[in-house]
Amino acid sequence: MSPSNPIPAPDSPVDSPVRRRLPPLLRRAWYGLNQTFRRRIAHTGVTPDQFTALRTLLEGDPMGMTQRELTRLMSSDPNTVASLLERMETAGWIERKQHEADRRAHRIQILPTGKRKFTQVRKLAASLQTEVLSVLPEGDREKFLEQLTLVGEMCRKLADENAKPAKAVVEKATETEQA
Amino acid sequence: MSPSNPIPAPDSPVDSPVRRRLPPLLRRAWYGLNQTFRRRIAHTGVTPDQFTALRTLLEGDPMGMTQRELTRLMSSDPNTVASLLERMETAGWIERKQHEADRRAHRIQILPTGKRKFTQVRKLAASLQTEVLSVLPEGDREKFLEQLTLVGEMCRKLADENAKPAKAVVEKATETEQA
DNA sequence: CCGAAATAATACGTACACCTACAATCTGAC
DNA sequence: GTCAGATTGTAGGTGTACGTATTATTTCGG
Repeated sequence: MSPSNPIPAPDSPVDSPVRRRLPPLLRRAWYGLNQTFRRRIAHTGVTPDQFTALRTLLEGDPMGMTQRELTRLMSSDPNTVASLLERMETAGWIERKQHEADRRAHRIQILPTGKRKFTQVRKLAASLQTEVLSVLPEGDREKFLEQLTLVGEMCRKLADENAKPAKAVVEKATETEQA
Repeated sequence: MSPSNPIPAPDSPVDSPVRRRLPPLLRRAWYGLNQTFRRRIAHTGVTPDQFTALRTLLEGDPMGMTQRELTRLMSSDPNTVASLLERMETAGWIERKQHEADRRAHRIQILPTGKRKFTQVRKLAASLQTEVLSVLPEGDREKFLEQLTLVGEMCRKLADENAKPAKAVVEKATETEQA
């Protein structure tokens, strides 16, 4: 029906080289974006992940969120966030205080130096995003971002399903297998 | 004007929290996908990046591509690829031979063990991609991947533009500034 | 009220991303 | 032919991703 169809070999396997494949495309886009950003903000002494942390903290609870909360919002990992915050604390951008209601947890607060760093980098981040999205026709951008949201949610869902389950869940699964 | 508009505050800054922002969405999608894949293939002893390398090598020059070429195709970095290959060589999946025409370069060849590992993981990779893309309506998938391609190309382009230029380019830029 | 399970954070280890600097080699202009 | 500049790969260093294991604390069922 469409001999000049730009879609190559629609009956080939989903991982055939002639097809567009999601993982390499996501990889390229993410690393390219991150690398560009890292290079553009290198002179400020801030890394892309540190900027993400600053932005997330500033947009969250003014009392200061916990590391667990920051981990979730950054789509990151508790270990990674811990060492990230350790460097940022050493740099004097944030501080960790005892949580008043849960002695296991910390409240992370941004210090003036951290806020200044954020302000300095924010403009660069915004203009980079605008530049990148300019390759898509104006009318397509919002839908593309919506679809990317769906894809991201699905990826998170699958990641959670494939996580090592807690003990209770293990036992439950064992019971099920025995049944 | 459109109180029930699903697009929130279209006149807010591009980096406002009420907007969909490209960098966090890409981050979430990429890390989620990668983490799911890592967990699903952990029992094989292969990491996601090692799989990417194996696939790229198998789809390329049967004579064996150079590290530079692999670096480009993987959207990666020469140093990263070097240490990746070092581990894979130790594992007996690949070997590096002197390039017959360029004594600086290596030809990377896949060994039978490496090919077996690839075959073992490939099915898991393909079904994961299918699962993730299933969140988008069938008719939207190809267009989404095309747009993601455009975004990725733009990100790479900007990364290259922001790379530390070679000396000649520096001189040229200096001349231009002087003009 | 108590002990088991869940949770917040950390310690430690491996794999990657990517920077600067460097050694060996190739290429091209003269 | 020769030498400057570019290119392939490596060395060494910092920052991040994330797995397992451990500690301190909270929560919850009986």
